[in-house]
Amino acid sequence: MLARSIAFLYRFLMEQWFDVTKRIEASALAAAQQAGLDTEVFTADVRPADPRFGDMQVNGALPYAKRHKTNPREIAQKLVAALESDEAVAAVAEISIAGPGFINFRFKPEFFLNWLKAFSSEEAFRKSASRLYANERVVVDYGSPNTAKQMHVGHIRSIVIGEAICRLLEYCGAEVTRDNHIGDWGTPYGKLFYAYNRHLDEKALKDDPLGELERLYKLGSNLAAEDETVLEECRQELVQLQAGEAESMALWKRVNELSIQGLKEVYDQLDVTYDHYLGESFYRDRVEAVYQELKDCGLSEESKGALVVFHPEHKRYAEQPFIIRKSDGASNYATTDLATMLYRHEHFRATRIIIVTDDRQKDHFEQLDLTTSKWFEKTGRNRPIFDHVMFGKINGDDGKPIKSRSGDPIRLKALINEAVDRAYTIVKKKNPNFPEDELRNIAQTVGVSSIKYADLSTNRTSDYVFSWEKLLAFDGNTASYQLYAATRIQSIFRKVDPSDLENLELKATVFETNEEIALARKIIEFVGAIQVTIETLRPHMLSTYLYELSGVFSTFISADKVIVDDPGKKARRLILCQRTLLALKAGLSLLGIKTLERM
RNA sequence: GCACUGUUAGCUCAAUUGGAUAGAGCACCUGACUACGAAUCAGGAGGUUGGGGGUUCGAUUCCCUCACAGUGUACCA
Repeated sequence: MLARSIAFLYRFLMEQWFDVTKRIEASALAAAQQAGLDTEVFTADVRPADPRFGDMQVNGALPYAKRHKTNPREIAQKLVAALESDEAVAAVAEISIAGPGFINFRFKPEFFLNWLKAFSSEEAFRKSASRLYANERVVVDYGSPNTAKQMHVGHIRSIVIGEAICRLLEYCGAEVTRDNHIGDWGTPYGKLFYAYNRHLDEKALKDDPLGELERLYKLGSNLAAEDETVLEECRQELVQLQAGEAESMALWKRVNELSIQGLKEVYDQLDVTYDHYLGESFYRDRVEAVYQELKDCGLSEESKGALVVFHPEHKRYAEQPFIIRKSDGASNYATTDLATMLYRHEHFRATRIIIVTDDRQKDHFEQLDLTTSKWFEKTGRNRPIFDHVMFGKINGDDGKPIKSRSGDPIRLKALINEAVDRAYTIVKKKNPNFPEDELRNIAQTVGVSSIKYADLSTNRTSDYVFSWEKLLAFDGNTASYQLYAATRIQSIFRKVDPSDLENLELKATVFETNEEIALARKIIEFVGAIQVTIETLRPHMLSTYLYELSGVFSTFISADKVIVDDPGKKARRLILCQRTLLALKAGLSLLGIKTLERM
């Protein structure tokens, strides 16, 4: 009871400091006003500082002085004078000026301890973040494979990055719809059906539906390339499908069901669940409306027999058309994407639409965005914010897109299985006495996490080089390193006497060692790390933070023993352990990674 | 041709979008388990940020130019 009211008190006192960056920014702006600076121009520019100089820094004096052609150091001095008269700030931090006019804040150890006392639960951590995107309805379109084909390594990025973005948005209060815009309609079906009707291996279809469908498609494709008459029969198959001929539709439906079932097996392993699989076929009856509306708006025009949209104000898209109907009268990618934008606006009432694909589609989505904004504006619709979250390629050692030894792309399913197998070998070797079930479970988590983390730890816009070694590495900036740190913490909680965990906040004495302070400081940076990640939609920002947190924790745990005689010291170190675990678990789960009790 | 990316330690990657002495891991070299888990930690060495110019208090980041690589550029998705 007492402990609870104490916690409440701390929470009340520290509320304004949850987001340290924002709090300092507010003070800096107030100080600027007090110091008589032009607040229209002044921006605080608050960021974490190099620990050698302080905990946070305000850099705003420099650009301000530049603009006003005055001495930055003088500006900084005025700001500091005003900041020091702000009691709330002066009470928690030492303020100093360095170099040309950097203002450094070094927090007192009491401040760190109070912060950690105040924010002691997952819910408390989530609190500030959950306001960022409240009232937003976001449709995230990611994964998006073609049906009747196996997913290969190339698909991993969209799935993993997209899922992390979904989780981050949800954490920040948004209502998220996960939509898998599968490629389930179009020309490949003619060739697939041709082969299916003549060369189907029933047993193979039962054992490995996607593998067999893929084999049939390739077979059809090869046969059609060799023989004109086969090609013609493929076309006929397609015509029948597009005409909605019953037998053809039944087969299409069956292929689709098998495909989605096969895809879901992989998604299950990756812990990804979609709300919808609204593929291209879903929009096939909605494209007429798009043609009509764009014509009525005067946006589209006929060019070389096709219906296209030009954007005269754009240096490139004034000449390079956005083709919305091919000269043979058929729809294409652009058409269904426009129909999709409309549907997401009308049906999901999306305030924001995020599409996660590789960067080769950059032009397409720029044109889509331009076209949609004009179209929606002319028809009086609110335009959702649109983000094309793009990513680079996965290359082999030779700098070319990765292929397996046989020359085919590496299958995603095989990749996951191999990762889990390799993890099993290691886990078994480290822990020969763990029960078999647990070993399997740990291997599954470690293997899958390693794959995901490999993608989430690098900047999504760059290409990266694939290697089994790197993907399944268990040291350095990897999932395993962080999972290990988490298990170390939990191991301590298994060792500690339960009575030691009571009323930690009351018993804890103030931090003393460098390692304690460094860890406390790092935990508090969690808030900022989440914000930077969500603003830039770059999950590697969070990965980097979590890796650093794990590293600082490892340093702490090696230097400072937790279970010691001194009850105050023990309590404060247990608080550090608890909050580290909290931040690690929360952060990793946002990346789609589960933590383990032991490994 | 034009446009968009990119080029950072031997290798694989960072650098909070213009901030302080460019950081990690791997590999290499030294140390630390009778220890709350060594899947760890402490330390060393390794850099003209592709080349050259420019902008300014300050540049991996912005501008110009050259080189190299990748991608896109009218009916594939």
